[in-house]
Amino acid sequence: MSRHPAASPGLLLWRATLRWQRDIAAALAPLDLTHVQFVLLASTWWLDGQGEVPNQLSLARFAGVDIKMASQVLAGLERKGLVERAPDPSDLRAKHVRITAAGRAAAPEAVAAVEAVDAAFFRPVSERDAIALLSALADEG
Amino acid sequence: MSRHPAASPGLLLWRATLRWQRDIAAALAPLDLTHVQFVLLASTWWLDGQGEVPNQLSLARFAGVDIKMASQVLAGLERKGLVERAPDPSDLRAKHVRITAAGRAAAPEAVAAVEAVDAAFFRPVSERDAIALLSALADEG
DNA sequence: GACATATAGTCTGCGCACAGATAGTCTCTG
DNA sequence: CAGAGACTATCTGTGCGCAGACTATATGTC
Repeated sequence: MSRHPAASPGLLLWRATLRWQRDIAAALAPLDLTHVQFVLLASTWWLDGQGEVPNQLSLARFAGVDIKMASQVLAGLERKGLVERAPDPSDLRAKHVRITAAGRAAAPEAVAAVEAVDAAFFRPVSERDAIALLSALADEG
Repeated sequence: MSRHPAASPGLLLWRATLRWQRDIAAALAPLDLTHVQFVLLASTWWLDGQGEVPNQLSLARFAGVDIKMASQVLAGLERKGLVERAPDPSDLRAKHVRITAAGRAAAPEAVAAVEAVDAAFFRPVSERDAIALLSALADEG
């Protein structure tokens, strides 16, 4: 490591994400939501708009969240009254996740808050470039 | 959120970093190091090569790590015998962090492992483009 | 129908990220 | 020099990220 270590793209990626996470957390705190709670709530809300009722696993995959985290975070969202979970009658292992009226009311405001943070955060760069580069890095393989 | 939520650059940034963190963690696990342990060890090693002996706060700032994390992680590195901490005689609040012989021996291998992960991870994109874009996003303000 | 295997979800445990509080030390100012 | 305020490091607590173990249910095979 002769060059200054901060020159590594990996470190830059890491720090950029930590900064983004802090911004997102700050924007969601007044709504009493964490980032992962938001991602799962927004995903449930979006799927609901598509007429779909996922179970926890398919929702976790859709949201790109670990299934074990999803189990725990969805329990929290249920405690807050934003989603409901009920066993799938056709597969008793699975739990359907449905958005509640309160969740449907809370989601748009949270989405707007996150989109505002995203817009400000990525303002210094071209969104097209950012999406192209990050898509190539985010995909598995 | 009429468009598919995965189109957000923020989510892509988040997922890319999680994937990168998993790759880094897998590469460092055989060396019995976590990512943050590596960052602080490598930073101490690099500063040592520059003839500098930081305290915990300046090391944490250099490495871009939270000071409270640094305190805890450096205690772990000291437990592993990779660094030593001693009170600064000229400022008894501060602790000098010095790399040990074992740390000096372990650092190059860990750096090589991380650089290999970085090279593979960023292969799909131009490193120049990645650094330019991520630098703009990582900097505060 | 009985068994092996796969799947959905939960629980425990470790480490990071960060907020808030605290102890001990230093520095500045009157 | 005495007190106020700043600074270094630590501790506690919450939540994420993930690995591993476990329960309960479903499915395929004989």
